[in-house]
Amino acid sequence: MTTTLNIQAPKDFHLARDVCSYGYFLLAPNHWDVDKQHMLRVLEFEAGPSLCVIDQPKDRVRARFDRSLDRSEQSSAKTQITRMLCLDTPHEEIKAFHKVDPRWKKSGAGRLFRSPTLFEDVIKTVTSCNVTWPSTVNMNRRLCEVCGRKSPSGVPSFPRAQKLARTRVGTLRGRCRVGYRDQRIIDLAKLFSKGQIDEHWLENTATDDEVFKFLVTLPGIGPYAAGNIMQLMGRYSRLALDTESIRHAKAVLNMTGTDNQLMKRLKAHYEPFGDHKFRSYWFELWEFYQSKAGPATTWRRDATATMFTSANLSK
DNA sequence: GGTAGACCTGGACGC
DNA sequence: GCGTCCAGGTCTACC
Repeated sequence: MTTTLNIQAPKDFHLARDVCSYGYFLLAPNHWDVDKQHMLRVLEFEAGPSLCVIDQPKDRVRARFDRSLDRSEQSSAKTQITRMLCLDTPHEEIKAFHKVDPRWKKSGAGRLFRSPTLFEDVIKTVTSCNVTWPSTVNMNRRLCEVCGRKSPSGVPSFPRAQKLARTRVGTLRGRCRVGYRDQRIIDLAKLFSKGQIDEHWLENTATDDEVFKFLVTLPGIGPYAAGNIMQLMGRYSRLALDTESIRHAKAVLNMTGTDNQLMKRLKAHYEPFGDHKFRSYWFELWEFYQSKAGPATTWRRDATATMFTSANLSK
């Protein structure tokens, strides 16, 4: 027996566009099937993981699982899929974004793909710091292979916080190749698994400033990572500036100056977009990537591992 | 508050 | 095939 769930989607939701909108859709255990234009990934539940295939027949999102889910698992699955696909972002919010930045009105872009849990987004962000994209791809693949649980179909999940909290530093460094991030990942996993991260406060009630100040106190999280985690929470009022931003400033925005000057100019440049500034910044960057590599809906995970190297992007 | 150097991995490049 | 260089954000020590 298997389970199929149907989730009502906002009228402006488009699966291919909204999944292939942020780099994490290329990181394990996410898998975008280019030929079938649907998404596969394993979701985690207390009783064990399950592989699901997500597609969009007409106005609903459909998720088909490789085993039967009980009532509470079905509820959890809906919550996880809603977070991943930003199905709870109302049409009005996307319209407000297009009002301040009409460049994306025609394509309808506005939602940014993310993970089913905040924990996975935090760890994925740590694996994206101080490395080139191919290493981030490898780290996430190995984390799933080494520390994930296998679904009935034999596909591994993203490891749960409880599991990573118990994993040895040597395993993370030696087998998952996360380098010096080993202890930081374990410390973060302990904070999540012990309930010391107030996710409701972070995602709903705290101000943006409060969230940022809290995030930079976490191990392995600096200003860039905090800004990125904030956008993954649906808080787009801050930029997550890194060396990619510097390249973008020079190559696309034709800015000049030292790195520090460029950072200041980038902040000033996106200030008019207010609470949507990360979206405006990101879709500019995403458009540039697609001009180099074709539509994101045609990107295959393994090929993009070498596509997005600084050497290739600066060509 | 600002800055320099260490932390690791893997791609690029020269031989 | 091997060795070297370099990119990448965070953290710590130091001024």
